[in-house]
Amino acid sequence: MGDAADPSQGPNIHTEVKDEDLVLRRRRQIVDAAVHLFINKGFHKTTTREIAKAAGFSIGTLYEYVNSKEDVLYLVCQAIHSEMEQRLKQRLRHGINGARDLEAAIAVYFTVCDQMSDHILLIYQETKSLPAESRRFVLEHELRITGVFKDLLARGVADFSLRPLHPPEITLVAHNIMVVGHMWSFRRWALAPAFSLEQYIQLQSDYLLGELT
Amino acid sequence: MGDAADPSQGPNIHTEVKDEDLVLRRRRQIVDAAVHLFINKGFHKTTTREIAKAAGFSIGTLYEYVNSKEDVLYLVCQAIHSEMEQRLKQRLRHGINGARDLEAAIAVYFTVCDQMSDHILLIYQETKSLPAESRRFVLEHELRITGVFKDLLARGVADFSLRPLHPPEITLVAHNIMVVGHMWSFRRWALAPAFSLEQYIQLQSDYLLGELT
DNA sequence: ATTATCTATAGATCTATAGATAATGC
DNA sequence: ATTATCTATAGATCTATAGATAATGC
Repeated sequence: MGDAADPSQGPNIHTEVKDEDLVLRRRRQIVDAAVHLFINKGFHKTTTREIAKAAGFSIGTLYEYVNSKEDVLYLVCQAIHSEMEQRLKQRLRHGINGARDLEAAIAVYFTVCDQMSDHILLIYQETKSLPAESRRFVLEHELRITGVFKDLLARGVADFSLRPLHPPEITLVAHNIMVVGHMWSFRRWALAPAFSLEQYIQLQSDYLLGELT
Repeated sequence: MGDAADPSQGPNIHTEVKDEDLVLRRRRQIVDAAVHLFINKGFHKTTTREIAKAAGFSIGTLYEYVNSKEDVLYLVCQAIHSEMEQRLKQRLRHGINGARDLEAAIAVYFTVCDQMSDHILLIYQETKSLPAESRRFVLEHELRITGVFKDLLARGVADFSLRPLHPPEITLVAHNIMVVGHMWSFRRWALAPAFSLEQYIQLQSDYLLGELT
């Protein structure tokens, strides 16, 4: 542990560079450059040279910090999930009414999805290009975020602000919340002409929570 | 019109081959070969040579029937949507109770999503690799399928088996149904361990329709 | 003659690395 | 001396086409 963006998770990417702080800094440069290139051109049509150039160093240097182009993709997916998780958790509140906290969390989460639409789309499109092991870690990170909603649902059930729900139902509803948020990203072409984000949050919240009280 | 798999839609792909029936046959071979390759390796990692070989002819012949690798992807997306649309419409029933017909249609649709999971995933992942014009046609086809559910919802409202719904609500619920079906495909890794298809249909139907009566 | 198919390859990339060079600290 | 960075390129593809060949029908 120690040289990935999020030290707690994921396969370590080998580097010959000794200065751990420099590794973190350079990898952040790589991620910042690659995110935009991948969003605009896709992973396969982006070249390693372009990534290096946009990050501000040469192709040779790039390969001192990653071992393959797929490593860059993994760093990017990892960074996106971390960013989403952080923005969501940062704005969670823990009041006395679980159902209200859940509703607020949904609004926060959908807003994050709105802000990070391109990034969410990227994950949907390119996760498949990851090697098996790193793909597993990316999906696990997705589950960890889903867990936030599971916890909120369980709290609502515990304080009777939601009706009783079996564990499988909690799982399903948590996934539904996640996907309805993502949907705002990947169906934007169909939804944005008809709804503002605020309308979308309002309506979908009603549908999602209506059955749970 | 005349030389695409679905003559009613989409940009015509140029060919020098005169025999229209042969064109249709060869393109079907191309699609059948490419679907499996794209599912297993992804669009970018599949070579045109592999497609030609799997279709049973040479690379030169392949390019008599398409002008680019992207043309193959377009034919594949088009074929997948046509297949889904056909399987769905074939099994729709038109009874006296709109709400019941809708519920039955959802069950049919989710079953089709289950059968065609890999194909749905492919569309989510590779639509972005299409040139702008053909991508537009693919998204329009998606909307045409969504329209099936809009119509069913409108009928349920008209015969009072559903509560009154504003047009935007009908649009949103139709998209929700589509996405919850797709979700069974692209979140299979998380859902299939917890639910059978039958359980999934049952629970999601309840959530989707519970708010509409 | 016309139509369909095949072989061979031009031309253009792209990833990853080896070996040289510059910068830093003893 | 050690560490980080750069330049130059090996080696491996891959798409799309040109020109040759085979098959079909007059």
